Amino acid sequence: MPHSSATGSLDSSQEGLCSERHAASLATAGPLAVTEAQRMAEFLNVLADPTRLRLISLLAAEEYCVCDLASNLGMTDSAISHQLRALRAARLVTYRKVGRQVFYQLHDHHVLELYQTVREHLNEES
Amino acid sequence: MPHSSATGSLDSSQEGLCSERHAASLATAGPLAVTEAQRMAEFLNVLADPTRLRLISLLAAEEYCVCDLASNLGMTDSAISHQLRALRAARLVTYRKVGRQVFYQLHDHHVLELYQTVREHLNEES
DNA sequence: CAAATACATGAACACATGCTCATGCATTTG
DNA sequence: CAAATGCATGAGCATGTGTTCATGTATTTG
Repeated sequence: MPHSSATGSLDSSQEGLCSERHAASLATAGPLAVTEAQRMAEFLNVLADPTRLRLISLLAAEEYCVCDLASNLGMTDSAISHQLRALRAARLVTYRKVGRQVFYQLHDHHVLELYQTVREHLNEES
Repeated sequence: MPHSSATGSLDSSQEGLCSERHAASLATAGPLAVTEAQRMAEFLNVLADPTRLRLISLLAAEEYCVCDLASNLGMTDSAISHQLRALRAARLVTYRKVGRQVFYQLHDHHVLELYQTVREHLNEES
């Protein structure tokens, strides 16, 4: 058996036996189950698009209607509307209708924080 | 002109005039340029895959050789090797060769932190 | 040295994705 | 009411992605 028998180290309680860790770590420790990995990937995929990231960067400052988002990004209303649909489905944005305009904004601070975290991480290294 | 003239609010220095903000915010404020959005999307795309996320979740605990990663995920060595190639290209993992085995580990704490941040965010809401 | 092992890699295929174009719907305006 | 505006949506197409399969390379073993 040439394999490094990784199963043998499952008992390793890494760094002493500290059974008191905050809830977040408890829920997010260990290998990812397939279903959770899929949900996580689905969510990240929504963020992993240049157009949607630029939309989020705009909405991070203030709310915009669709056509203003489109003109800011130099794209068609249709393209933007399609992407906003994806952002809505992922619950990353909300909207309110005013007359025939629809104003979008980030769903909550959660989205902004995650976006900024990733952006900062990329601006730090290499 | 029906548009909500978003250009008129470019001067808004949001929340009083505070010219003293930490470096991270300074570098990551304002709308994303196309090139930066692309780089950010490229990076996120590497994370946005169930297989690669599961690989990262395993490597978060300890280093693994390719075939152990494969057997843990119930996938072929080839599929895993291809995905590890992507993780290497994105500088998310490093490796060391021991005999004919290759042991992979996360590149640095940076990767682990970002991964855990996203995972926790998803476990919190809705 | 020959066979086996651990891994890497290119080609190919199925599938997903983002845009454009055409169209539809709701609201406002003349 | 009719035309125009702002936005949503489905179809279609070009492009990208993840896996399998076949093959190649380096190392170990008999």
